[in-house]
Amino acid sequence: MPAVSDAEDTAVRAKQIPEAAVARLAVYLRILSGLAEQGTTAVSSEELSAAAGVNSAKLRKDLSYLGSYGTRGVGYEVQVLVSQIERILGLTRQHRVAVVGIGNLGHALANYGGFPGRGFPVEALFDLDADLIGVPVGGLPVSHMDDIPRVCSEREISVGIIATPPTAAQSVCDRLVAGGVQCILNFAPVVLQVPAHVEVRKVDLAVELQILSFHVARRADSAASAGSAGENQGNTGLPGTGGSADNGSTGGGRNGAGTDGGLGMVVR
Amino acid sequence: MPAVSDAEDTAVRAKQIPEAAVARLAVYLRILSGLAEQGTTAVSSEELSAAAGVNSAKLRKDLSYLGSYGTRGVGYEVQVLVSQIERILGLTRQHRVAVVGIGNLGHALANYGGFPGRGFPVEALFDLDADLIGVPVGGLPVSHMDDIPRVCSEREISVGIIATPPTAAQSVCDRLVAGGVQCILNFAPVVLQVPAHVEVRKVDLAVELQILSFHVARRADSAASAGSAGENQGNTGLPGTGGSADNGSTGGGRNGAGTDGGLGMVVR
DNA sequence: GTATGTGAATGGGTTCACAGCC
DNA sequence: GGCTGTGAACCCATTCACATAC
Repeated sequence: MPAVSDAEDTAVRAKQIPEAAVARLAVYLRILSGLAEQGTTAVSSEELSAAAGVNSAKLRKDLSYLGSYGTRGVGYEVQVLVSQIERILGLTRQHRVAVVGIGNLGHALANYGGFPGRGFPVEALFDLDADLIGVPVGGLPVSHMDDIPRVCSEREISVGIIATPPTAAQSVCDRLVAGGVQCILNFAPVVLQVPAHVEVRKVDLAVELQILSFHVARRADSAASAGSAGENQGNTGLPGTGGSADNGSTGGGRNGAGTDGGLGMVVR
Repeated sequence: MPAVSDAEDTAVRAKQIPEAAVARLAVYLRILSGLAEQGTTAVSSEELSAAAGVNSAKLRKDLSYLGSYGTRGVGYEVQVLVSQIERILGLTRQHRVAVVGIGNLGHALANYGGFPGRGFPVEALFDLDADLIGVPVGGLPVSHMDDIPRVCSEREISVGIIATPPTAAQSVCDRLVAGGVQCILNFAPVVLQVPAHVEVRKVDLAVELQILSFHVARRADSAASAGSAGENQGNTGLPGTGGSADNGSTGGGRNGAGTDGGLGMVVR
């Protein structure tokens, strides 16, 4: 194999890793961190996969995207995998976070006080509510939404978390983008429009609940119609892909009235 | 087509709907609800798909799993689709919800005060912290975790939301199952072990952030190594499958010290 | 003419099973 | 002997393109 620079190597590999595998690598990373903390220095694919709730073949394939860091007949060194996954996931650099919408959810996120460990420190909070501006939440004073572009660019925020009602989400998003934010985690039930260089992920509680509802209904229905019906075998461990979705909820928060975090739900 | 009972029909169709489509149906439902609210009575696949951020072929295929409820040359009736999606997702019955772990996140969920609209009323709250027991949060008094099985079965809870630190999650899960809960939404970064008849979905903030980090890193790397490099085109609208994952975080909440909702994060 | 519904083709991801290496 | 790494087979999901119905 020809020599390649570290950056090139990372780039080439990273481009080929399937989306689904990336999500799982993050899972493995957490388990590995736990193992490292309790002094374990080596694992087999069997052990790791069991802890992650996937089968061992999938785990090995996932790890192979990083390169060949295992030892055949032996297993993997925990520390090596941790480093390699961190490298691929881009966790070697800091990602400063801003939370917008200091309502129910936003408050929880802000209070969490900068995500523990190295990685994603919360460095800015925003809301519309005049009563909240300047008030420290989780040790950080809340700024006004109008200042999003300036503050984000000043503090070099790269990640924005949107926890506003759906109606405000797009405008907040635009301001985050104007402030130079590169990725957005969106809790509002809206499909955001962003330029190509910005990455968005959506988390939607309502959809999660509705998916659960579907599975229960499916079971109930098949039991009802078939009389006995075949039981589907135990869950695969990994609930797998979390859905993503959309709503059109009423705001009606309580905690931080003004720009409360949606957690949007609506049925009907 | 031969006549089939409604229950049978729902069961048969439901069994064949791909997992990915279910998640999107929930998205469509929210958009349709919004349209209905503002008085729109009809939509085309083109319009709906645009709003949902998917292409129209996919939308039509998704809707076809429900049956044929559109009119060729015309489009769909909003109200019809709403009813059909609600039927398939099992939203015609109530799903009473319990929230366990009244910390940062749990507080937010509880305070949300029963998810608005028909569907998922929050009917029970649990925590370990003696200072919280009996205290009303979002209008509902907090019960002790030891009472989970009794209270859940008394109140006919069918959905449990776990917002505890990772260490407590499995034991909470076991108690929810003992209380007859059928589905669990898990915010703790742990892979839960459950019997075959219980459905679990996981939401993991840490993993979401790490996936975002990966995409940014990938872009930065390819730009660095290639000099120019090809830009990947604009996001597809739907961020798609939310990942799910795992960590090994420290508890260290602040709000409801005892059994705070993890929002687990750990890097190293 | 227009927009739905759907078989057929394509592509991505998972599983299998075994070759390769300790 | 044991465990990793990976091509090949398989399966699910998306996309295409057109027949079908209004």
